[in-house]
Amino acid sequence: MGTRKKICLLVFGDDCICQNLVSEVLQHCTYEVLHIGRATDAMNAICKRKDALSLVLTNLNRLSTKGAEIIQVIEKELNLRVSSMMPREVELDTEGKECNVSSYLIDFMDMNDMRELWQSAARKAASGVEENGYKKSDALTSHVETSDCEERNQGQNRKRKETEEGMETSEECETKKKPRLNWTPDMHQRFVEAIQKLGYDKAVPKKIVEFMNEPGLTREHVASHLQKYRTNLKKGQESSTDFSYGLNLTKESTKPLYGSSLSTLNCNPSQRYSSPFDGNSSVFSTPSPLIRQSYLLNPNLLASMSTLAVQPHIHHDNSNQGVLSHVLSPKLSSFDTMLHRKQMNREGPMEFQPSFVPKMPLRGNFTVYGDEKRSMLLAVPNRRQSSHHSLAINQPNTCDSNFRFLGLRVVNDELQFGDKSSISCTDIQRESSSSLTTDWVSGNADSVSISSGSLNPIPQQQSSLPFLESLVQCEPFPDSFPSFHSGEMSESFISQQQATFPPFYTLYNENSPPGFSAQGISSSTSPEQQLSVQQPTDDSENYAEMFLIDDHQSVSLSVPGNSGNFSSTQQESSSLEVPPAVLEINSYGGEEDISALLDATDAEHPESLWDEDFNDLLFSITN
DNA sequence: TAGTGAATAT
DNA sequence: TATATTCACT
Repeated sequence: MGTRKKICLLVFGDDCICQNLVSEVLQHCTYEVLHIGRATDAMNAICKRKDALSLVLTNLNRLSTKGAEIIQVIEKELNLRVSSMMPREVELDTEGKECNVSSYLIDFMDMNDMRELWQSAARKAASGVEENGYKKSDALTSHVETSDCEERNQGQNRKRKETEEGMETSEECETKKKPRLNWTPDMHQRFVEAIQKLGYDKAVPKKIVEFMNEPGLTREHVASHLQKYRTNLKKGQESSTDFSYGLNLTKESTKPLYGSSLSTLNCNPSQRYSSPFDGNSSVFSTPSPLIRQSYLLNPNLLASMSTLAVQPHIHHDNSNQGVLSHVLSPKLSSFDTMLHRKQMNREGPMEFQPSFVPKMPLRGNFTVYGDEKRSMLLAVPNRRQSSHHSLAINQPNTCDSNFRFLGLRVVNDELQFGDKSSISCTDIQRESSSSLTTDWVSGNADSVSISSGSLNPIPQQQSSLPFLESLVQCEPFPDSFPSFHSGEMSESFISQQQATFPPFYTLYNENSPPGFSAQGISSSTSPEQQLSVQQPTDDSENYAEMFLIDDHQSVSLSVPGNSGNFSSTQQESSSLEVPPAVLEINSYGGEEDISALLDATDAEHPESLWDEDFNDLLFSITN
């Protein structure tokens, strides 16, 4: 019967690898999985889809106090069964006992356990209430009793092959009907890697299958996935023709971004605002999806990221500091999750996030410069000044210090990242004298008081960034891509970082698909042309965004390009209303989680346990 | 046999 | 609607 309601199992935890494993196993058993990352996200999802859930699966032993509380709420107030996934040899910790979970200790990779779990969930649901005119219990019981393949076959292929009617024995359905394959993020990543390795033109299903070496994965699976992949690619190229300044922003992706005012963090969970890894928010539309993929999925990058991994700190108190640490610490997990979500949900070529992911001392003062070309420059005082945290909002950094610069720009068909240390502010002043007028913001990461911008000279022009040194081409990252070490933001660390980070990255990929068209800013554009700001249309609100990570938090900096007409000679432009720059905390509790949450719940206005977390975070940072 | 586009199913 | 499967054709 087509009206049969599936049991949903919800998996959450802070370990994305674990999640993927469990999800895979569950789905292999044809269970519907609501795959959620954080506990708070899960909470919101549970509230939204409570009726559809029969059981909640979690890896409790990895959760913090917050997670334990949430589990209590799930069990007691929502009356849902919670099972804890952990290897049998692991004993429940104190939190687990307090939580009083349903104590399902399972090896979460074991298929038999999954089947057991399924039946347990069915039994639980069987005692449920009547709903929509049919008894849940009936449906669920029969669900269990019905073979999976029979379930899958219902109503399937009736039009295609009438000859198959009456042949639905169980053996036949085993052999004839493939279980629907779920492309996990990991699988897709390897799929993309295969394409990159083989080359776009040479990547055919058979070779991809061989490359991926995935048990059970057939050529047909890959062919299908490849078809979708190519279709998306094509769509992306078609839609990327309409953009200005090398940008391609959609209305819905950008609008919410400007809805919030800057003096506070953009932290309204009901807003689907942009993120470096949110496919809805392309900042720079770069030419090649492969570039994007390479960048996001580059093993070297991931390898280097992995050295940033900090073990989640489990805090057993409820103080703000505890929450803060919990929220901020599991960096890699969060970032990794972002990547996976990115691949899974946004594998199309439409978007590229020019996210510069250096590890950098965010604890110091910094100034963000942006221009209408969506270039972005971050000036960080060198360590001589790094202990100085007294810069006033809206005031540029003092000019007797040296700065380190991080920046990004789109030049022709390339997205470029820049990094340069040891330039004095004097140089900036000199160079900026004839330069762009633009928005700027300054702030102090410790206080998170990124201010609304006023118009100030930007030290750079789009077409030339003299403070950034020679280009280093790589494909897409050099083998020598540095591995940063986790640690405190000590002077020695900063020094080490400056010593090891290559001065400049240019991303390119020779496997770029045909039809690849140059996009971005023409270097022949005169400064005047560059300065003739276009009134943004509904579809072209632009901003630059840079994604930064350090040991304690990841931060996305967004600098809207402009919303008014002004030029370098328009000094009175300070009276213009300048769109705010936005600082987003992208760690646990950050917007990528909300994005995922929104995706998962289809909620327009998710309730927010998350809110709580984020407020705690804000409080902790700002006090 | 493999690759691909399109129809169909979920 | 998005995505996976299946089919038909080359």
